[in-house]
Amino acid sequence: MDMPVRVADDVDLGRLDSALGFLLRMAQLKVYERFFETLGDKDLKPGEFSVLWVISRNPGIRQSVLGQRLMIKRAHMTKLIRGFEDRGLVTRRVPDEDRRAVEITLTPEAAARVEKAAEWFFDFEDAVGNNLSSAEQKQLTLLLRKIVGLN
Amino acid sequence: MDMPVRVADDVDLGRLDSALGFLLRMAQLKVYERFFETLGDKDLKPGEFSVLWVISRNPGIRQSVLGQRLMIKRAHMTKLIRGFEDRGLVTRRVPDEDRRAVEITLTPEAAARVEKAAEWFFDFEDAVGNNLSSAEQKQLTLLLRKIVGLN
DNA sequence: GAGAGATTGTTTCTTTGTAAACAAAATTTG
DNA sequence: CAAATTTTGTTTACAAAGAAACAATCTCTC
Repeated sequence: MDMPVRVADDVDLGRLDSALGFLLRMAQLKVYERFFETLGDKDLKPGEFSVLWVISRNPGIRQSVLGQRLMIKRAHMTKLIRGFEDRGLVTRRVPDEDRRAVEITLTPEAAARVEKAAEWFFDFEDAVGNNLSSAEQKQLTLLLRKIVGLN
Repeated sequence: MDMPVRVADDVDLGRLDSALGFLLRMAQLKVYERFFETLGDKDLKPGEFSVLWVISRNPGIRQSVLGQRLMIKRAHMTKLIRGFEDRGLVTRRVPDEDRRAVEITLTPEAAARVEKAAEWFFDFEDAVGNNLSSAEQKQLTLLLRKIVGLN
C-alpha cells in the first residue's frame, strides 16, 4: 500500500534537515515571506530599505563600497541606484579625486522617509525571532554575525 | 576633513548590523558565494541538488508537496521539473486517483548521480560553519530549525 | 448529481539578480 | 613617462524567481 506522500510535514528531508546552508536559505525565505505578509503594502522592500539606510548613515558613500558591504553586485547596484534617482531619493556626484567613482547621498525627502521607515522596519526585524527566547535571539544574532564575518 | 568612506569595513551599518532578517540574508549570500567559489564547476546547483535529493528520499512525491516543503512556488517548480525532465533526471506520472497532480520520480541514472553528489554537497554543508566551534554549529542549526519551524 | 468552489499545474509577464563585454579613469610597472 | 593592468561603473543579454490569469480536475454542498 504505497500511499504517496501527501503533506509537506511527511516529506523526508534526510540529512538536509540539518544542513546549515539549506537552513539558512529556508530561514531567509521564511522571513521574506513574513515580511510581505505583514508589510507588503509599504513601498520599500527590505533590500531597498537596507541600501537607503546605509546611505543615510554614510552620506557620500560610493556605489562600489555600498555593494561590497551589502553583497550587491555592481551591475545590480547600478540599476538600484538609478531606480532611486528616478524616484528622487538619491543624488549622484562624481568626485574630482576619482572620476570613475560615484558618491551617493540621500535627498532630504528620502532622509526623512528612511527615518520614518526605520520604525516599522526595525520593529519587523525585532519580531523575526519571535518564537525564540530573547537569549536565543541574542545567540542567533551572534552566530550569524560570525558566519557573515561581522565580528 | 571629511574623507568619504573608502572600504567596506568602515561602513556604518547602524542597527542593521544586528537585524536578524538582514543577517540571515547576508549569511545566505555568503554561503552561496562560497559554494560557487569551491563547487562552481559541479553541474548541480544547491537548489537543484536539494530538489533531486528530496525526490530521491520521497519517490513519487508530488510537485505541490515538494514545493511546499522547499518553499518553491508552483510556477517555478514547473520550470525546474521540466528542466530535470529535459536532462533525463526525472520522470513525471499523472496518478489515476488525481489527474491534476504529477508524481515525480528519479531516473536510475539520476538516483546514482544524487548519491554521488550527496558526498560533496554534504561535505560542503558541513564546512559552512567552519569558523564556528562545533557546539556553536549545533546551536545555530537548532536555532535555524526553530525559525524555519522544523521542530 | 449539478453547480460552486478549491487544488494542481501550466503559461505568460514581470521583477530581481548575475555574467560578460565594454569604456573611462586611475594605478602600477618597466 | 608610456604601456599594461586594475578599478569603477554602465550596458546588454540572460537566468532565477514570483504574480496573475488560466485550464483541468477534484471536492463539497445543496
